[in-house]
Amino acid sequence: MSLGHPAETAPPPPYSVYSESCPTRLVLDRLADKWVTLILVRLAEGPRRFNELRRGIEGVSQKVLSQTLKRLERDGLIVRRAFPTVPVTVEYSITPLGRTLAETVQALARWAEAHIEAVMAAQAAYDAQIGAQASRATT
Amino acid sequence: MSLGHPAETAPPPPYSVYSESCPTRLVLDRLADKWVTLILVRLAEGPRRFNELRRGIEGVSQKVLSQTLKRLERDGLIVRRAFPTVPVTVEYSITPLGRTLAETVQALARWAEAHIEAVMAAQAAYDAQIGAQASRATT
DNA sequence: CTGTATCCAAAATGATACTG
DNA sequence: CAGTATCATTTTGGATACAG
Repeated sequence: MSLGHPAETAPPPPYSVYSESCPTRLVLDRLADKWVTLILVRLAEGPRRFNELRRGIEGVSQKVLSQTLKRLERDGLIVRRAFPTVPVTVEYSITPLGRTLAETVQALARWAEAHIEAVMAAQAAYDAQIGAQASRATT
Repeated sequence: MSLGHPAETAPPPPYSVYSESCPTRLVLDRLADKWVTLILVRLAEGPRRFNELRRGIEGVSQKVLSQTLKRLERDGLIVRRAFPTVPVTVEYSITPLGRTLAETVQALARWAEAHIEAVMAAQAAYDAQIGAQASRATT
């Protein structure tokens, strides 16, 4: 990358904050998860219990939900509070930081709703085109 | 899902536009890809050739880039143009539809840049906390 | 240059069982 | 209720070779 320094012999620190492990990537990669956006949007609506989230987000397994929540908590985007009831009660809620992200994520959701038809139309057109090509190839 | 129609014998269309395969999900899932956002942002800057993208997006393999581009093309977010030169030249560019999404995605990137420090601080705090708990457990 | 096909290793996930 | 641990399976990804 860049210039100068022909790097005489060894390439010293292979990983710098720049290039691959750029900060933006770290966050983008976190968002690159099927469930993160859904969870964030859910919790932006209000606090939720574990199984409440599980039921509210169709298709997520207990294991994956658990893992994802833990990551989001580590990132400071959500907070986990456990109440010493019996059986234990756990409530997840969004943090101020998480809320700012949720707003951006919601813009994504709004885009999806607004343009889903265009996307599906494009898919149909593409698939038809591919089908036509396949036909020509066999002809 | 839903109600009415006890479905005497066979469960007709198991997948409705609602619930799990909701339109928003389809798009959100597409975004849930390590590379999609990076590609979109790149192409929003201007048209790029295949290997140009490959080099510009560190860490992406030829195979994955190829797959991802094909999906984005199918979704109508980017366009692929091949020029019959020798060897062949291929140029990818963003569509108007893709551009509207790219703008939203860029908001995400801006969020990442703006809050990466807060996220990393949260991670450090969380990890320290976990470390402390582990120590107590062994003590 | 721009891919596709194949093989293989690595990572993610679901199901299940079990704990506090 | 809210998880964790483990195992089998599926999915995904990288490396390589090769084609138009």
